[in-house]
Amino acid sequence: MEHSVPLIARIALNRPLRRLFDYTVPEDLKLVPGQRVKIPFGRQQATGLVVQTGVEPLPGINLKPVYAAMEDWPALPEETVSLLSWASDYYQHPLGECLFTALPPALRRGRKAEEKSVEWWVACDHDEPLPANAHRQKALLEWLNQQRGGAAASDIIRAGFTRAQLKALSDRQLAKAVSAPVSDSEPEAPELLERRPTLSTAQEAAAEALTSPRKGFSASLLYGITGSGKTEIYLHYLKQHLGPSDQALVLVPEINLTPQTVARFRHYFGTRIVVWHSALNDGERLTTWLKIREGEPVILIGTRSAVLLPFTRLRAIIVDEEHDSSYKQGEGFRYSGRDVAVYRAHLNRCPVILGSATPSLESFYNVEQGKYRLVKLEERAGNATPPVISLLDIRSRPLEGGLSRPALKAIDQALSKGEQALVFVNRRGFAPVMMCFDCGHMIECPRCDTRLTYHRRDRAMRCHHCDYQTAATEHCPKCQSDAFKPVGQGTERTEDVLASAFPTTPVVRVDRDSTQRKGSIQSILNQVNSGKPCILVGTQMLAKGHDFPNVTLVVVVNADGGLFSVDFRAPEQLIQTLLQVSGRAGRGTKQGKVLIQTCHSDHPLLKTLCDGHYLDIAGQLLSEREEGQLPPFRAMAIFRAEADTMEKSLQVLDAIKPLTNFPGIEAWGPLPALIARRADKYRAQLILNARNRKRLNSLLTGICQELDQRKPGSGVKWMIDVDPQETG
DNA sequence: AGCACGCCGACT
DNA sequence: GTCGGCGTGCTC
Repeated sequence: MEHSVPLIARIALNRPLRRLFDYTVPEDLKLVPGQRVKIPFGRQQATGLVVQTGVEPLPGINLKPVYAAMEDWPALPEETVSLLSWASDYYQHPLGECLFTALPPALRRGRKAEEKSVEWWVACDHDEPLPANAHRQKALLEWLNQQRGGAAASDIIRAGFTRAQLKALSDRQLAKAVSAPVSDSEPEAPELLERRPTLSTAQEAAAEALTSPRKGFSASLLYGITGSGKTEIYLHYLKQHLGPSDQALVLVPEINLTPQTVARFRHYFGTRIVVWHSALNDGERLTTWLKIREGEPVILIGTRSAVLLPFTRLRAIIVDEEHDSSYKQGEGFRYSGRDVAVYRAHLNRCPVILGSATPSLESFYNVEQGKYRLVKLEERAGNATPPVISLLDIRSRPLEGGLSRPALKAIDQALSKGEQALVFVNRRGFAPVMMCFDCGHMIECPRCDTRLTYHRRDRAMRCHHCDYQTAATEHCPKCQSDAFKPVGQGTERTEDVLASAFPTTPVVRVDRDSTQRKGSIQSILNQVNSGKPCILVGTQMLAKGHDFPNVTLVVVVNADGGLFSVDFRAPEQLIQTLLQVSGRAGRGTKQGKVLIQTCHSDHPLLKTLCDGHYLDIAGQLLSEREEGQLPPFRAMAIFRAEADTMEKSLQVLDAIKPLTNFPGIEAWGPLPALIARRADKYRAQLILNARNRKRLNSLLTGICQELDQRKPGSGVKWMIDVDPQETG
């Protein structure tokens, strides 16, 4: 008889530990990497993911056995495990936590990998009349009839109906609950499969350029000015290149994933389109995750975390608005959805298309390095021409609520022509500061080094950096003076000023506050798309992706915030935002006009924006980055620390600094963060700037090992941010 | 991250 | 005399 050697598996847990744990595998269990297992861990039971099998035993450690496998198949396919192992190393984040972010919450918590049987309701053919007063039942029945194949009980409740109404319909035999949803994977109607977007000559040329080569890895940067119709190109590309059993991934920023966008894709691909975003509940996440895992040939449109889904037949990746900073996760596992997408395309030997009207300097640099191919689309679709951008110097000009006379006049002109205007303000609330003009007192956040923003609607003072809020007062809380006034501009204030300046025109505010309250951005957009004269006031939210055909004028209330920032990315981001918001003007047949109010109309960056071409500006910004020895010419990582005192935070980083003393690596700091105290934590950072990315990566790996061994100061939390988006 | 162990302050 | 505060250390 053969001498039995114990089988050992190396397992990752969903814990912030930079190490794995070994377990013996019972003889009747067959484990493969990516498989979920139940294991004993300390005194508790935990869910783990197998990373490696056939591991050599460690001397002197008594291994515990795996209890059981949770499925007889790997929850994470090999390719996804490779992707996350790479990401764990690149972003210096514990492998266990990386792997578990690729599982839906239900599977992370150790539930079974099967769909909960959903309570599904369908309307019946039964023709029983409803009592005249049963309005809600009638509405529910109509709603249910509109849904193809019925609806889940959870969705019915979410749509504003109640259990009582469902019960009433069921008693009248007008509706019934069925055990399973009617399958929505019925074959697509043939006319849908035939459907293709019609492309202009310019779009045709761009699509053609993206087409070669058909097989293998390729990365393309699609530079298409706002309004040039990048979406049609994506649709055309997928129509041409996707086989019937292939999967594709389309990444979009959160706010771009509107029902309109999805509808455009559904028009061509029907039920093959599936979405993934933050508003899905755990059940929906599990359902979609399982679909992808089972290799259903879907086209998934999703936000950042969709890039971690367990695709098995991924054949194309598209990253829309690739410059958007929301692709970078700002906490925990700080990955960039865009960069992981490029690596994933590489792993899968499939093409990736990065699209933007204002591509990131990183991507342009990759074009220069010959890593990406540049495809240009510099013509607006239809008859639209690019908007004319001009600067409006507001030094020594009287302002009404931040708006100058010429700006108000321009709005008036647009309205009188029956057109719409958009006013861009980069702060929500009424005013960013409340100040006493007698004693100089300003209201500050008790937990952060920030001023509280005045929200007049809710008579509240709010901190935009933590969840603190307090009631607004009419007098100075320090000296009781009534010379206590709002200073600076917020969307609420601009909305008020415009409403009184144009009393007969509707003024619509779009920011995080207004879209939360009114339920969704959708009803607001519908109002605007009716085309009647109106004024839109809003933040960043307005700048992205939306198509307002009757907006001909864009006014930027103040562009100066980004001009003199300490953050080296600020100029790039300012230009991108200004161009994105400018792109909202003149999307129909009428010429668009953009007025940018500034106190620095002679600033070279703003001047080039007016007569420049984004490619020229980007080239200029890139050479500034090169001179400053900054990314993308250098690799950057930041050590961040937070503690209950600044001394502790700085002390930990001071201890790390000597470990970074290597040729080709510079360490800047440690310095307190721009907002040194946030939610009562004192934050500091040490910036590392390296000539060679590989060198930096192995240095970081070494430092982490070191820090794990000799425990740094207690009560201090430290983390690494690779390719940071914010350096303040 | 959990969770237990451990050593010092205000309570029935 | 105990209950419990959270500092420290460990988890195959």
